[in-house]
This record gives sequence, structure tokens and C-alpha cells, in this order.
Amino acid sequence: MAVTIYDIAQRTGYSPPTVSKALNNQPDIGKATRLKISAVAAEMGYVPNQGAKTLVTRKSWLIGVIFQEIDVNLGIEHPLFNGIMDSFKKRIEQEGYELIFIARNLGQRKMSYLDHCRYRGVDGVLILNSDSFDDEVLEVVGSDVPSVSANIVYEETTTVTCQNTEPSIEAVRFLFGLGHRRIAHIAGPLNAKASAGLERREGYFQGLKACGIPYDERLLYVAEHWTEPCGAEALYRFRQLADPPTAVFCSSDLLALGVYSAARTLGLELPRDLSVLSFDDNYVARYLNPGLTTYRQDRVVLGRISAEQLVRRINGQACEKRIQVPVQLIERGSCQRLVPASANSSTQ
Amino acid sequence: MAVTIYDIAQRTGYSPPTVSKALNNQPDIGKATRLKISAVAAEMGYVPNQGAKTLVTRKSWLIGVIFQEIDVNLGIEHPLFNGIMDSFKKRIEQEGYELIFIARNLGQRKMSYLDHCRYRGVDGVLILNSDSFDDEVLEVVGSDVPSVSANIVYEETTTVTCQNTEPSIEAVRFLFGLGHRRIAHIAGPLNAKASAGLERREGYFQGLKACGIPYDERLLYVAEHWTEPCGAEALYRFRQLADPPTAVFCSSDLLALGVYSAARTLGLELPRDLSVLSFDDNYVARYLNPGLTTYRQDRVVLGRISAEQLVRRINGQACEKRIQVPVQLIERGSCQRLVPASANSSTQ
DNA sequence: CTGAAAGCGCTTACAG
DNA sequence: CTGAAAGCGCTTACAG
Repeated sequence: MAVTIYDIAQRTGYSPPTVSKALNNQPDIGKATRLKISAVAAEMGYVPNQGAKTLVTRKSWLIGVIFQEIDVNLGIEHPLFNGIMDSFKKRIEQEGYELIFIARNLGQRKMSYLDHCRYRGVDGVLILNSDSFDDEVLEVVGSDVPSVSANIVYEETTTVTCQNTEPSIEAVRFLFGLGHRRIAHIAGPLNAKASAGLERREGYFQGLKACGIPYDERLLYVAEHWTEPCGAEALYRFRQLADPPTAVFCSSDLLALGVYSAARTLGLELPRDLSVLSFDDNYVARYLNPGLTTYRQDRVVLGRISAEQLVRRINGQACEKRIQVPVQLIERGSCQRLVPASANSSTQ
Repeated sequence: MAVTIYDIAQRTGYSPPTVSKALNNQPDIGKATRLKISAVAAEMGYVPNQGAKTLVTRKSWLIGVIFQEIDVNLGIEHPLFNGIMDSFKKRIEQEGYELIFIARNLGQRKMSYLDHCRYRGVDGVLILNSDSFDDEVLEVVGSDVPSVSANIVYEETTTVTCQNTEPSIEAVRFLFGLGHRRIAHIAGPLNAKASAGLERREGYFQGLKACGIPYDERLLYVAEHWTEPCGAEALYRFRQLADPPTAVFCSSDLLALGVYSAARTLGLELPRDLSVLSFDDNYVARYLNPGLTTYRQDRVVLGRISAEQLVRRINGQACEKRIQVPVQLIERGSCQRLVPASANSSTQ
């Protein structure tokens, strides 16, 4: 049987409330008393029962994570989500919180995400999902449970993502600077809440304009999912054109992976026959051949800021509606100057 | 304020205990009563408070996960651990359990893993760590908290890993079958509890013997860590030999990654100049060039079996001490017949 | 089949 | 500075 404050009370001669206050560093306790009590508590190996505390304080020190990734279907293996979650976890632990996964179906019992949050009494929730229209997630963000979203943009809560539009403009400029004029774009799924698809495409449009390149709708492919097969399909389409693109800007590395495999199938050599620029910097990007040049999303920063925003919400402090973290171009070998005037295979 | 069983009691006219029993499907409740109570509960949006239940039942329906990966330092991004955890999670959720991360340091408070388990009252613990000698983990497996380990082998509890020795014997045979005679091995760190390093090396030895190849100690490199730089270092060493290996069997994909990068640095072409066979089938293996031929660890099975074993332990049922799951050879392009007698670059 | 009593481990007013 | 009383939301004997 575990040691309780009653056991400590008995051993020290103080009452349970006094023990409780001493252990919680309440101010109205004599110094000697506090010392005595904590010494005995340590000696007896006392560990507080957080469940009992939660019952009376209404504070569980638990953060739920709704982790639902339907697109790539990698679950916790999802390369972006798990990086964010890892960093988020470290940051909230500093604040004394712990992470619990909010399950969708628990045993036989069907419980909504929101009910589930109440069931466990979580103090807040991190939303890491890819389905913008999931009713149950919508119910959570619309509830009084503090939340933060690190992918989908919800009006009702704080959303933390990377910057999308600006780097996408820069992406086009970068390829333009390498001499490319036929620059294609593989956009991710487009819907109002999934910022990545929409905002990166917007950057593509603006980049084209900034470079004075007229928009050619045949050079835009909108992927149905953020998956490799969709990326491959895009390249097959592009290659059917009489005047195919010499460079392609992919809105995610998973899509770029599809471009790589399609290129191999088509006998195209990268980057000689096609420059590929991407977005994410997944774990695999550096191992590809050629290494993928891509805008890196900083998962550590993304997770940390999400955590800080959520803690603010929990504490009732003011919060941003949307935070966008800068990305960083990681140059590897997949982009090449178009006209081989010089012998350089890559340019700064 | 949340709806409690008192509210339901009031509305239905029954007592709280009766409401409790009805909602928990206890047998000694009238059918009409049960129906009435559950209808009202549903109507009022009742969600049980699991914390309060835990206090009296001493069952939290919480499984802790000790996730500590010191080698590669990828945290939750660790490609093998997170795959196992994902599958484990799905399986325990079917049983009604949820996953909570057991933090090492929570806020200012320093709490051991074991104390932490008690603090949250977890019903069991999944151990996914890479440091065999972590005292705190040792304390957990030696305690009365039910546990299962999915990497390090602990005498005190159930360990679930893939098969190591048999496939490693097969690995040598496979390379032998391709005509290789100078077969090197990059072993992982060797210690009694980290089965992977030791057992795979053992398989290498046995495989050599089975093929009638005398063991040459210069062809064995023991990596200090399961990391890419260690794999690279191994190849640099091997290449300094007067008679370097024509094939290398790596005890993990991370090590193989190092071999790939060192090969590139050295100007070696894979698989023409060196056949590489590996173990794991990480996310990256298929994207390498050439694709990595490797023994796949089935994370889904590993996670599922770990979950089932832990549930058995929690329920006081008999458990295996060690379970080993078969691996599967995934042939891609990194192994080649040594003597190019035929034009085939890959063999069955 | 149903309910009054007690208690799980803790904290919060409140009185002294 | 310390403690008696009450209660958080729930379940478990036990009595009827």
C-alpha cells in the first residue's frame, strides 16, 4: 500500500491538512514544520497521488494530444507530426505537464474526442491532425477546453505553422535565378483550413508574377493527398506536355518523393533533366540521390511555440490567433542551373 | 460544471450507487432501471470522471511509456521505436487503455520513473529505451509495476524483440550465395542486455561457420553507437585493408547509412564495388540509391505482441520471458553477385 | 433489486 | 502557525 499524507501525519504528529500544506509549499506553515514533514515524506518514499489531487483541484497537469493523420497513414511515424510532438512534449514537461494520447475509440466504448478530454480531465489539448473537417476535432476547438493546433488552421483557437507564402515566393525566385522559366508547382490538397496547400500555391502565383512569368495552368497540379503516388502522378502529367517544365516546386517532400520515383521510371536524371525544390525537410531528404533541396520546417521551434501558446491559453493569458515560423532553405543537390553556361552544377 | 452521477440520481429518482451500478452494467440492477438511467445519462451528456474512479478502483486504465532513446537522439522521431509505439497504442486502446508518456523530469520536480508511475497510477508500462544500464528503468522493471520491454532484454520482465541470430546466419548465407567470401560485419554496441548487437554478431559468426569461411577479425567492426558516423567509420577501416570486404552485413540501417555516405566519399559505387545487407528496414531504406536490401522488423507485430503481453501481465496471467518475432528480407538493390559471370545485377 | 454509509487521497475554507 | 470539518466524484460492502 502506498504512503499517504495520513501516514506522514501519523509519523510526524501533524494533521493531514498541515502535511498537505507543507508538501505544497504553502506560505502559512512554520519553517521547522515544513522541514520536518518533507524529511519524513522523503524518508517514507511518499509520492503524491495526482488523481486525488485532480479531483479536488480540478487541475490534472495532463495535456491531451489528438494525433490523427489520415493522409499518409503513418500514425506516430509521421515525420513532421512526431517531430513537433517531441519538442512540444519537452517544453510542456518543463512546465510540469505530461502528454496523454486522446484515443478515438477506447475498447468497446465510443467516446468523442471532447468527451474523452473531459473523461481524463486534461488541462489542454494539442491538435495534430490532417483532416480539416473532422467534426469531433471541430467540437474540441469550439469547446472551453484550451487547445492549440499545429497543422490545420482553426478560427476558434491558436494555430502554429511555418510560413508558407513567403518562402514559396522565394522558391520561384530561386528557380528563376537558376535560369528556369518553365516552373511547375505540385500543390497539396486545397481547402480553406489546410493552410499548407493553399498558401504555398499562393506563394507560387505571387512568385511567378514577381518574376514576370505568365501563369500556365498546365504547370499546376493539385494533389489529392500529400502522398508519394500523387507526386508521381503530377510528374507523369507534366511530362506529357509538349513543353514540359524544367523545374518543379513541390509543396511537400512526400510529393517530391513521388517526383523522384516517377523520374526514375521515366528515365529522367535529376537534377540534369529536372530541378526539384521542395518543402519540409523530412528525415529522408538528405538521403535521396541527389539530396533534396528543400525548405526546412523547424519542428523544434514549432513544437516549442505550440507548447508555450497552449500554456498561455490554459493560464487565461492572451494568445495569438496564428503564428508562422520561418523556414530555412536547405540546399542539397536537386536544383541545377538550367543553361549549362558554366560548369557549376549548383548555384548559391 | 460537469454532470455527475448525483445529477443523474436526482433526475431519475434513484440513488447514486444505483446509478453507478447501472452505468457500469453491474448484474444486480433491474433492466428497466438500467435503461432509464443510461437514457438520462446520455441525454445529460454524462462523462464519467476517470480520476475519481481510479481513486476507488485502483485501476487507471493508463499505460505509461518510458521512451528514452539516447543513441540516435531522435526522440519520438526514432524510426523503430515510434512504429512499435504506434502499433502498441492501437492494440491497448482496443482493451480500453490509454498511453501516457512518463516524463523523466517534470517541472522543477525530480521524480524517478518508478515514482512517476505511482504518481499517475499507471496500470502498466511499456519500456522503449536504448540505455541498458539506466538505473531508473532497472528500478521499474524490478518493481511490482507490470511492464514489457520492446528493445532491451531485462531478466525481470517480458522482452519482445525481433529474431536476431537466425536471420543473421541467413544474411551471411545470402551473401555467400551471391559469391561473396570476404564478408564483413558491422556489429552494434555489445552488451548483455542489448540483444541486437550481440545476437546479430553471433549469427554472423555462425553464418561464417556454416559457409566454411574462416573468421577474420579484421572484418568485424564493433560500433560504439547505432549511428551513421559509426557506420561510416567502419567502412573507412575496412577499406584500409589490403584485401577489403566485397560485402558488408550491417546490424542496423543507421549503420548502413554510414556505409553509404562513406562509400560516396571514397568514390565506391554500390553495389558494384560493395554489397550492403542490413537490418531494420527503416523509413529511408527504400529511398536510398541503390535501395537498401535489409531484414525488415515488423513494427506492427512487435507493438501488438508487446501490448498483448503487457495486458496479460496486468491481468496476472502467465507471460513469456522473451518473445522473438521473425524478420523478413526485403530485397532492393544493394546486394549484387560478386563474379559477374551472368549479367544479372541481382539474384533471387 | 435498491440505498445508506463509508471511504479512496487529497485540498479548501474556516476557526482558533 | 495548525487542525476539524467538509467535499471532489466515484464505488464497495452491507443491509434490507
